[in-house]
Amino acid sequence: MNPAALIAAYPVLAEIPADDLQRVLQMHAQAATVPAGTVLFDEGAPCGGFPLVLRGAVRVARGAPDGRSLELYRVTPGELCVASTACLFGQHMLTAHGTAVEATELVLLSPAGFECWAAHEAFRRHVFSVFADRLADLMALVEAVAFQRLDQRLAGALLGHGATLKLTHQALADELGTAREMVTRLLKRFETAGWVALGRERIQLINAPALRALAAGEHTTV
Amino acid sequence: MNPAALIAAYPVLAEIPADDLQRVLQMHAQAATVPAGTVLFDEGAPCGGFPLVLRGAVRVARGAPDGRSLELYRVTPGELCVASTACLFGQHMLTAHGTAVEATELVLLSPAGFECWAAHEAFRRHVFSVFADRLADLMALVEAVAFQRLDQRLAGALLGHGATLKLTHQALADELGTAREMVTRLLKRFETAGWVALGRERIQLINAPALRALAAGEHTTV
DNA sequence: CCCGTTGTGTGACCGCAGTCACCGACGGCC
DNA sequence: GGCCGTCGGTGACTGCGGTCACACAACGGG
Repeated sequence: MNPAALIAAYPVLAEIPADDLQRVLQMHAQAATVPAGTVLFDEGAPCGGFPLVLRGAVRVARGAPDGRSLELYRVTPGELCVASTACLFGQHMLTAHGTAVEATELVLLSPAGFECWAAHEAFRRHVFSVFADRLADLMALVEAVAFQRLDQRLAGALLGHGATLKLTHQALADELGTAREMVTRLLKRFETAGWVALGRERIQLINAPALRALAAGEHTTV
Repeated sequence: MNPAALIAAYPVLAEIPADDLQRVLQMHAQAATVPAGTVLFDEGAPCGGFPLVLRGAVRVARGAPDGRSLELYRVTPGELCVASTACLFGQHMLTAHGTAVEATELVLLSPAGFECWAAHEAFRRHVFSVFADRLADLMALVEAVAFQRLDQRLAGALLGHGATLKLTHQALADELGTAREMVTRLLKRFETAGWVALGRERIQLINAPALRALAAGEHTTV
């Protein structure tokens, strides 16, 4: 395993002495590259180690019994998956499932390896900061699910993925934790309002500011 | 500040060398005792340090614009408040507010003091484990808000606080993020089902197993 | 080219939760 | 005892989101 590639994704590791870095990589780490759609971990499963994502993205979601599911957050390069980490530190079982949304390259760190790196202040800081970000994300998600209307949340989900997104209505529904028909209906409303253009597996944003305003809580009746 | 009291609440601190413990307490810590109802921090406020709770409990909630609010979690003795910690590590602002639910004794640790203790493996482990627990709590909360019915969540909220709870319907509503009338109605249903007995600011659990079953997801139409 | 598969569009209907507008009941205080 | 504030109880109504049952369009492989 090449330390340079790792440091490229985790600049903070540059501050760890080279021999520590090397030793952990050789003895306590395991690299893997998986194609899109791979299930990396599942609810109730034991948890092998601390996953560091080098490339790609992992979608962490939680499923309801009836088949609906809701996306909790995504793990992007430079982060580690806090759900797995949480399950190694706490005594709980894993309560979410993780899937690679694209071809993903990751390193699985053993507990001993993690502990060794955590002894260095820089890495520790970084881990705390990732935890902090996830925590803030989850709080925002709780608030959104509890207090926002679905059209607001949908508008929010459309933004920040470029001007044209290529995904199915069902994928959006799973992200929001709702049913496909809802997404279809609301998107149609957005389209008749002239905010988006719809096609098969394609949503083109036309009036992003309007969507942003709706997501922010303007009570504009579409 | 007496180390013994601290160690009583945080057994893990016993593993930190006495001189480190002492030095941080003298130079980087500040003790406080506050009465019930004190607002310890608020949304958007800066954040002074890492609060360790020795006695009492802090309720961390998030408020919606229209006055409704929703409890995120509680900080009990032996824990530290992850919301504040998150805000010190991440670059976000605080997105929740914390209130003491009872007389509470706490120690505010400066960033430098925290860093010093975090250099010790035992304390570090403990902090990670608290983070992990909160994270799991929040995931469970997201799922509950997204997929469970209100009566199920109410049943869950009633359990685990002893056989008789003394609080107003409004307090329960704030905990669940709903309106008072909902709580009143559902409690009434529970009462006619013979599961609870109601009085002014008093809810007595009669058939806890039934409540547990409902909270767990049995679709028993009350 | 046909046909199955997958994705989208839509109408009817239902139920939960939220809101509004009250009223009554209890308890503390002067 | 009378007053007032807090707390609890209730009915009517609304709207959002969810569900079911379709029809239909686009795509792709045999």
